[in-house]
Amino acid sequence: MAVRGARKKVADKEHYHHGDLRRALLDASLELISKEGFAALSLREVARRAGVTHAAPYRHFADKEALLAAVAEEGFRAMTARMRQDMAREPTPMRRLMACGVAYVLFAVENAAHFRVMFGPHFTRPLAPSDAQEAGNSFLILVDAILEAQRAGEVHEGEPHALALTCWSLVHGLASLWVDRQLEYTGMSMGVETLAREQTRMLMRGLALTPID
Amino acid sequence: MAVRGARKKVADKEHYHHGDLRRALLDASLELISKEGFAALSLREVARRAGVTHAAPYRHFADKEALLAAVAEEGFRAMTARMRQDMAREPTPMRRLMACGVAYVLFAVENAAHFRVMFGPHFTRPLAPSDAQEAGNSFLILVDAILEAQRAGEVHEGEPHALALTCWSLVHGLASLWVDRQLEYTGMSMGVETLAREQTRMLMRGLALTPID
DNA sequence: CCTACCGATCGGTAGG
DNA sequence: CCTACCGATCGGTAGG
Repeated sequence: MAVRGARKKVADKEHYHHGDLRRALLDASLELISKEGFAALSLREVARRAGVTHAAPYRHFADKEALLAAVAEEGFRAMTARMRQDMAREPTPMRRLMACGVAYVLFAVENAAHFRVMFGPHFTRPLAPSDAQEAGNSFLILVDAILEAQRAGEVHEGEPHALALTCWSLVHGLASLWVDRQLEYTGMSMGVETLAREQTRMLMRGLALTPID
Repeated sequence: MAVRGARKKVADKEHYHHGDLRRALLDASLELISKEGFAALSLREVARRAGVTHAAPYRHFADKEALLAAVAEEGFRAMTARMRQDMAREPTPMRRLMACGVAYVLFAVENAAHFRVMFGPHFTRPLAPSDAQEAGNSFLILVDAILEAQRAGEVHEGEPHALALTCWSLVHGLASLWVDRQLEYTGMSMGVETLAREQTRMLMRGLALTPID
């Protein structure tokens, strides 16, 4: 009366502690970074929080760097998706460009641990190739938005990469200041989404009353 | 034939390893952060690099957090001085505002270790009072520059703190991206000073061809 | 995925 | 500022 392999994979896994330890380790890492800070992150503590012994993570990640690389890759993918999704709702190139920036900031604020791993000074080595690719994709979304706005005559001429980098600096700065709690000393009481919209709009419009040149 | 206290303080210090261990510990910390990254920073390693045993630093700093607070305070002071100095050379409010932003970026790039300690997510507690004050002073320089430019009719009306925060986001973002080596994946070959000048100018001028509203 | 074990480093203190 | 010492944690591996 063999069941012919039904639920075989599940049965095979029954002597494992988790159905998906890899996922549990990633989640534990994110929670640890959020709650205790980066300095508290060790493979052993991650294992502890995932409910396994400290040797178990090595089945999934060669070392701490590999675990962090996986977190970063996941972060870049999610951020890219978030930007694309928010942009898709907007009717004009300029509005899509601004939505892209706001989405960047909101992603960072809502996923601070991911954001820190993605951009923190935590890797001595360059990004893993897959991370670098995902990071590059994110930047290309921005460059494309700039190009589209230029073609529509909504953004002035200029090297698209330079314009994109300026947008990136602005939203990355706001996101970083917020995530690192630096804005608490300035007496700003606005929500971060309002700040992001306002600042993005200011970059588009400029601060000067009259042309500078 | 008593020498009446001449060089007494020097003599008293002769059984100390350093003339100024506090300074040596700060320098060792900065070098360690620059070369090995934040994760490598421990009081013991700092002591080692300063050429003393690992118990010596406790004569000057209660713990690691206190050492980092001292580094941060020094950083804020130096950054404030740098901004003031570079602004003093400029003849108009708008040019002073831009010089302030460029100085921020150049300080960060030239003092990456200080910058990381000042703004990194490394403190679980809020900044020490003296650090918070120094940080506040830096921000006030920016707010004052905005106010001055508004009074001169060079920058449009608007809440000065909000405008200042926008400027801060931009330069903080560029500085962070550069310090954390994120720009290496975008194929930008310009020097950071050129980028800072270009981006600051773009914020002043705006990217939009026509008013957005 | 676990137990058991390794060498190394760390923060911190006593006591001089 | 040093020596000597404490308990704790860490990365990593053997071996099942």
